[in-house]
Amino acid sequence: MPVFVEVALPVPLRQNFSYRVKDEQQTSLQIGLRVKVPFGRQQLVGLITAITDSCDLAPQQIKSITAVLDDAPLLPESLYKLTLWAARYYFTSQGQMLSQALPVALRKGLDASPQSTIEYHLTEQGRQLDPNVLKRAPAQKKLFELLLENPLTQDELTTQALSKSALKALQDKQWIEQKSALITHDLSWRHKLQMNESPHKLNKQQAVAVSVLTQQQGFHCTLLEGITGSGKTEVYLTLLETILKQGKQALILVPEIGLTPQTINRFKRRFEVKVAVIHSGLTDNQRLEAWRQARVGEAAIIIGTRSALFTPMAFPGLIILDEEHDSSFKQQEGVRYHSRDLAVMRGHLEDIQVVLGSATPSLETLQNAISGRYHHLELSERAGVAQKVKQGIIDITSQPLKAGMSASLINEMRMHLDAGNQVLLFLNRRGFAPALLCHECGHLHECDRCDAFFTVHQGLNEICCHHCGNQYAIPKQCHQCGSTMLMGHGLGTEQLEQELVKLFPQHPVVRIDRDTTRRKGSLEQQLQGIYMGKYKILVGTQMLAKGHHFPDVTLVGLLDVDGALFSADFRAPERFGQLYTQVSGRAGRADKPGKVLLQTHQSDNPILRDLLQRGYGEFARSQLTERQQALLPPAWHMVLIRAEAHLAQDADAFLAQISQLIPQSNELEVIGPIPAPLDRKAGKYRRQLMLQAKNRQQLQTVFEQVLSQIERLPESKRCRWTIDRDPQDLM
DNA sequence: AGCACGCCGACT
DNA sequence: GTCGGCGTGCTC
Repeated sequence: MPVFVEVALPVPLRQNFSYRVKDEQQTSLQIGLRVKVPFGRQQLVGLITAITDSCDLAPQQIKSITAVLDDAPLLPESLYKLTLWAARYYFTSQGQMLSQALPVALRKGLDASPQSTIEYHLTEQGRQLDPNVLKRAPAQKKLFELLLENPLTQDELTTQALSKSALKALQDKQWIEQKSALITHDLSWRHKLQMNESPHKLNKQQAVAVSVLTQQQGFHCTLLEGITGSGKTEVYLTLLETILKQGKQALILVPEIGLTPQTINRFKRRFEVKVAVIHSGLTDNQRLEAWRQARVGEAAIIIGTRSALFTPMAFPGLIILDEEHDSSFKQQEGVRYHSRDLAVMRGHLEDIQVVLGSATPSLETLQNAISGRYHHLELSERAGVAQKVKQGIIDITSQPLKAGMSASLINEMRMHLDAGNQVLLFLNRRGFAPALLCHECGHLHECDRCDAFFTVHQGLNEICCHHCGNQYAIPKQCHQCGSTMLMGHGLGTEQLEQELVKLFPQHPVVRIDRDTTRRKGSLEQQLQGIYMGKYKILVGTQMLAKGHHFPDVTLVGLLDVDGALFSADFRAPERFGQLYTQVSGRAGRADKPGKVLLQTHQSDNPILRDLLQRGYGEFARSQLTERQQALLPPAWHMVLIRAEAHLAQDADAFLAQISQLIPQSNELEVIGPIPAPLDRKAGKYRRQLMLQAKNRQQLQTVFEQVLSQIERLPESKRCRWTIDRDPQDLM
């Protein structure tokens, strides 16, 4: 009897592909195995999604599998189901979602569960040697000394980042040799958990939170709303202890910026267990090794960013998502999945607890907490005795400004600096000036590929387009009238830094933005300088707001509140509320009260007043009401279709066709096609169509039905288009 | 997404 | 005369 398989392949075609299976390959076929198959002129790795004994295609169209790569399914059933669920939810192909969920090494076909590995031993000759002969080769010496104690496996070499060339050098001298070794898994932590440090004493709120969390069985989702400094991490650690003692693993997801050595060490220090850390700096092999350790249960704790969500666990026990409001949990290219939403689904499928932690919960999570779908625990006491932050609004309407700073801000800065404290200024625009202006004819120099002005970078002597990367030397003459009277228009961090150096020559300034932190390690170096008190004035973009705590900063100034709060995006107020709350939580400490100053032209703006007077919690609740009235998420559900084309009308025509296909009602609205906020980017016109639906299921069904028709539209080939479910922003 | 085929401009 | 630009079409 002929056997066929359906294979999910990493191609953007929303379908799977059928292959024939040769007799000798049939022995242990299962759903979830990887196979290598011919596809067009290439060989691809895909996953079996079905096994059948017949196939509708003409026999000559069907090719045979090249090889079966696994003998057991790669993913536990729960994760396999999660991935297929996500493929449907995000309207993408199963193959694309599955390949996103796997480490790159596995996508390329590497062995997922090797039985043996290479182990390195000292040779007889090597054992006789005094390590000091290697004192001029430190990398070799380090490796040699490790080998004196124990043989090392290939994986240990990769995870500990030991030098490959040192290894080779020692091999060449015939001091070490390779042997084949069976891989064993040390799961002893499951039976006897060793603690390296004793838990801290919990305050009353923390204790209540822990006792609620540890009493829950099976799937539960909990929002842990804890203000900055309220000790969320200690709650995580205590809960973790209970989970680990049950012999179960925990997955901890953190924002990109939050995966710092300090965070990792906090988890490593407490328990004597293996912690797998998955971050963007790992090589493909290191990533695969971490994945394996989690899958077999050797790693008790897995910490990682967004994509670590898909790490399999042999003994799943808990998922924690810290700083759940952080937008880096949403993937912004390829399949645009949201790790927070998928984490909740994963918890459901694995029947384990999910904890979402934040000082400033997203409106999505807050709504679920209010409606009772999630438990809601609050930590409102600061662990120390920190005083409440003072806040002030500076109305800068018709005030003279010096590099964007009002006289009252400068005065306040002087007071804090004279007291020996640090001052932090936020301005979310890098570069010297956001535009180049001709003083004679008023011409603003615009990028030739985008609908955007060039940013002036004085240090680089360049004008750059921040949207497409276009850059030129700063022109000497105006492109329109030839005048040489060109000047920067508006304010960026580079200029602010320059002005501050002039204004406060005795107080060293540091600027932290994407331009000053491009080199690897320079951010760490600058942060170190801040902690050491080397810098007194800190200037930065959003980068500086997330995750870092500066105990000596007593004054925080937000220079461009209007730009942050009133941008075109519907999430702008929410984001601003989060930013503001996070920075105020970081200003000052026990013995030094902090102060936050906001510069705005709209000092009586109700949103701003609401936030300052009633705090994030109440502010967020009124934002929820506004979203409801505007039929926006999380009250309603949204799908955004973006299309770009060299000719605007190609994109428009395509989206207009889609709009025609969708049955609109008062529970399903279609808005557009409208130009994207940046109409033309990198030479292409960008248009978008918004679908807003009251009911999630209805949106799913309707759009699923329409999708196949959309793909068949002739207009669909005339532009590049993508689907973004639950978009983070409308850019 | 790749990868090939195919038809028009500046180069050894 | 070629090398190579990216438009269009196909992949079980």
